[in-house]
Amino acid sequence: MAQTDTVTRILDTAEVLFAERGFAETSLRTITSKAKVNLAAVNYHFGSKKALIQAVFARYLDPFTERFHATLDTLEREYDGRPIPLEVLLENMARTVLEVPAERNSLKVFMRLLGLAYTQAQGHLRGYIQQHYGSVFTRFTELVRRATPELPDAERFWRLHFMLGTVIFTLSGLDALRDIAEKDYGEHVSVRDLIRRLRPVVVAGMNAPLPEPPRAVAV
Amino acid sequence: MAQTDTVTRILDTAEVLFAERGFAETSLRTITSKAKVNLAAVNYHFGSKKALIQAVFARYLDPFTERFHATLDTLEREYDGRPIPLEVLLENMARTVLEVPAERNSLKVFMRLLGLAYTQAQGHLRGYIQQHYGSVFTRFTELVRRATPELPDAERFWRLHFMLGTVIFTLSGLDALRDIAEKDYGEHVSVRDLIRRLRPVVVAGMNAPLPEPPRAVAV
DNA sequence: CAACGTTTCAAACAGCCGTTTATCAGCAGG
DNA sequence: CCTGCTGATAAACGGCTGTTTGAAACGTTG
Repeated sequence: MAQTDTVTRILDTAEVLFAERGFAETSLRTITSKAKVNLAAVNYHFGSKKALIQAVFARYLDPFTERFHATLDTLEREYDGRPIPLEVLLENMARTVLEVPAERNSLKVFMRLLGLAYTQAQGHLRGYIQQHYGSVFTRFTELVRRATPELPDAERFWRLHFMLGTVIFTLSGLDALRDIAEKDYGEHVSVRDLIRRLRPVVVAGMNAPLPEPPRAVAV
Repeated sequence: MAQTDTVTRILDTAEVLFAERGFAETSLRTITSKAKVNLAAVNYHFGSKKALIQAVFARYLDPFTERFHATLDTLEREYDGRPIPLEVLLENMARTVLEVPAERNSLKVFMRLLGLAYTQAQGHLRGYIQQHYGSVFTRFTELVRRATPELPDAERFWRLHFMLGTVIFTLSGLDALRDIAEKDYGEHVSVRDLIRRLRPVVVAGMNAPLPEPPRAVAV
């Protein structure tokens, strides 16, 4: 039991520190001292710092993908071949995203990590995530395709990433934004509040009119 | 003239490397060796690595804020007190963003840097940017407020940041996304192309219907 | 009890980091 | 001519990095 204790204590500490400062800016010494664990424990249990970073992600993404697949299974059974409306798809994804970290730690940490995975160099991480969790994303986008048949494929691809940017950027920079909002509007904003505000914006963005075709290329 | 040459050579090299790898992951030795400059030159001309980072941003943001203020002056004169439509505001901001880096380097670098400023730890940078360039942002948001009088202040605040996230996230992760898009749809995407696609999405997001009020708080 | 594999621990490793120092070249004005 | 100043340069500074080592402590199994 002692080694499990050490492993989880390292993971718990590491995910918070990574989320706060990024990967390169968080040293193993900072992690191990704050976790009250010997420095060598990380290399003993995980092998390397890279492997620790991946393990931190796996602890969030494994249960997420499992639940999300199950959710999509239920939806597909329920709609029985008919396309699932975009709002329903987004609603269920949001619910799954909210459920998973609630059991462990704050949603904020999860979102910060996702944002870092995109923006920090860490090439190994992008590869790892794509390799391990690409399938659930592919499945989701295929369902979105059936929900928005009027959109050209390329347009939908870009709009999905626009919306991904909206969500990840907002939730990962949440602390800073929340401070400003609280100061300017005296209003405390919870994550659930933010998701409530995000939904109509995302739906409207996906359903926006098509852009005018590039000039000087008209037939 | 020799020292100017050294300074600009450092800045040119640093901005590219920062954009590629982030701040912490880019060492002064990497910068100076690639720029063919002595290691001590950075500390001599800029004082510290932090100051170099700020100088890299200033070289983009100074001309941007100047031009954007001028653009807003023209618009305000043209509309003479009447609110400037949201589309016009966005259109002009996009044009200014496109103009400035075109004279120096790629827009991609500029956008990557903006994204990093938000997501990398670097507390000093956020403070520096807010202090030096907050005024133009405040002016812009005030014009947006007049363009969208029906939006509650808090809602507009959040939607502006949603859209900021969309743009910065997309353009800063552009290389990776472009690779995927090119592979999947065989279609090469220029930055101008992307901005053309972004516009209707951003407008629709800002004009989305208001979210339903939080449950169980109804009067 | 003894031998075992597993986990912890302190110490050391080589390497890179940002910054500082001291020396030297080139050029200006007295 | 020489004194001062600006900038370039090589070398060194202390400190922090991820990783490895070998020995000690542990609990389990024979």
